[in-house]
Amino acid sequence: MAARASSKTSESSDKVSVICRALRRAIIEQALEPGAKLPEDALGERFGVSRTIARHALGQLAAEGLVELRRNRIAVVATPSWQEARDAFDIRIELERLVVRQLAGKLTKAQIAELNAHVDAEDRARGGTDAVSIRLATEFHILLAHMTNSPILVRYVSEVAYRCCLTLSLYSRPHSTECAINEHRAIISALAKGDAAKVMELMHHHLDSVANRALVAPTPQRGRDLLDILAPYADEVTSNRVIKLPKVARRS
Amino acid sequence: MAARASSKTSESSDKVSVICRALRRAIIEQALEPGAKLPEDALGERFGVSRTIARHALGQLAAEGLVELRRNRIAVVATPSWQEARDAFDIRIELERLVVRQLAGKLTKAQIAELNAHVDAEDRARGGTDAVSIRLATEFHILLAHMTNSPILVRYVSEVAYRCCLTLSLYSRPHSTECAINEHRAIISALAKGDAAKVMELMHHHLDSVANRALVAPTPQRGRDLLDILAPYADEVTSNRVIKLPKVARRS
DNA sequence: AGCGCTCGAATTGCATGCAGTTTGGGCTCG
DNA sequence: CGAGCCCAAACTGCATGCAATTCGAGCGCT
Repeated sequence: MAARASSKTSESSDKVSVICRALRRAIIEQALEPGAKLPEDALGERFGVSRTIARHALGQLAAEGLVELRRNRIAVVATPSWQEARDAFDIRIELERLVVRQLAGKLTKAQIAELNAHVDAEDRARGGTDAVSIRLATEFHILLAHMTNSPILVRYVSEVAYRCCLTLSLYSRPHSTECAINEHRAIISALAKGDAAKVMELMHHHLDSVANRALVAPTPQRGRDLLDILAPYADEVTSNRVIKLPKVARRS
Repeated sequence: MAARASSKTSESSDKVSVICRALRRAIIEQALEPGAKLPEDALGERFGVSRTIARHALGQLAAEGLVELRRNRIAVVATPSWQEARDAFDIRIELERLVVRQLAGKLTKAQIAELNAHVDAEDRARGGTDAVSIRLATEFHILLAHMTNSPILVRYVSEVAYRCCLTLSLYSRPHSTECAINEHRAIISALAKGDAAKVMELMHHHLDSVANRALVAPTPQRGRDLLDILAPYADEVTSNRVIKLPKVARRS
């Protein structure tokens, strides 16, 4: 059976969910960079809701690991450490191996067509911005997860994939999406053939190479976040004023 | 290296988190059964906070899958379907294999002692209620996850383990905790020996057998939640009044 | 008795208000 | 010229109030 009983995902259409979706998308498209401030009333104003709702949305996103919430402090887009990025990818590999294991040989023709259509879209977007390519690539993986019809698996794969997106914007060098697209195609065809072992191996290699291509080595020896992030800029500072970090989203 | 940099878990000490912890515990100890109602103001009153806070807490727990939230409807403790229970265990197996893979041979003597102490506690609790045994067993797995020092892994393992707890209270027959305890000990010793493949196999088998022991077959053919849940009680009803389902936490 | 309807009580969705904390710009002083 | 202090503005933590929706007990009808 390729399809179990359909089940709607938890996120319906109340205002909180709408804001969550909007912010999530803004984050993974890097419109909001890691560290960007997210004041409750600015969000509320922007989305036409009260602070209560914005706050609630931030709480949800914090639960997903996309924003960081510290008591009495303004919320910011999460800034995962390099180690957390690696951890996220490790988890992601296991989860997605599970996805393709469940899916191998179980896909309907329609589902395979849907997957191919998605990769076609990725192909067409190759000319566009990096952000869109990354989003589409991520959505391919989430689409796969959906096809398992396991809401829990969908949730976890989505979450960890978004997290990985976030880290890519932190640690990646401008990377070519070419091979990723080819690997997506290979995965689809192996899924269609029903070779579970092969497709698990493909997925493993795919994610591993994305991680390795993207996550450049852990910077000499990370002492603690801010200090060594700023280290490369230290020499500039000696002969110059400290550069003020860019802020985000002031009200009009 | 057995220990990475320590990192505090996200859940600090604001009122929302306190309520979350309390409810989580109540749920996994089956003080709150699946389906139990969780009205916002009852919770608020019980914990001495406003509805706003109770509501926020419910949102967090919903994100973890422990409660179900439907628009304009009273929140209830989640009632996972049998299929969701299986899915949760499948995911859990993969995640915890990852945990022990990372841990094999990397544990300090102190950590091993801590694990053994925990299992001793499980042992001592064998006389107590099922609920406590289940909680302790779950906490053993979470303790393992903590030792990876990967906050993300901790979060996912905890979540999915709690979920599994929840399903156990739905679908399990009264089970013996004996073998589980022995299996925990076996896992510890394999971890200490550093045999990654062995300990992954042990963990896999452990969780699989817990799932199989606990999750009794999917009841003939599940049509929809309520109907077949009530099926076994149907005969009582014919000759008797309908038994009112227990409600939760009325105000004093 | 069983079934459907109606209306008040219970409950949620959301905005607003107030108090306490953090932030950062300017002023003073070394 | 730079370091430290101070205070107002910005922001969060939380409670409360009001409108909209759901729930369920009772009533009437069959």
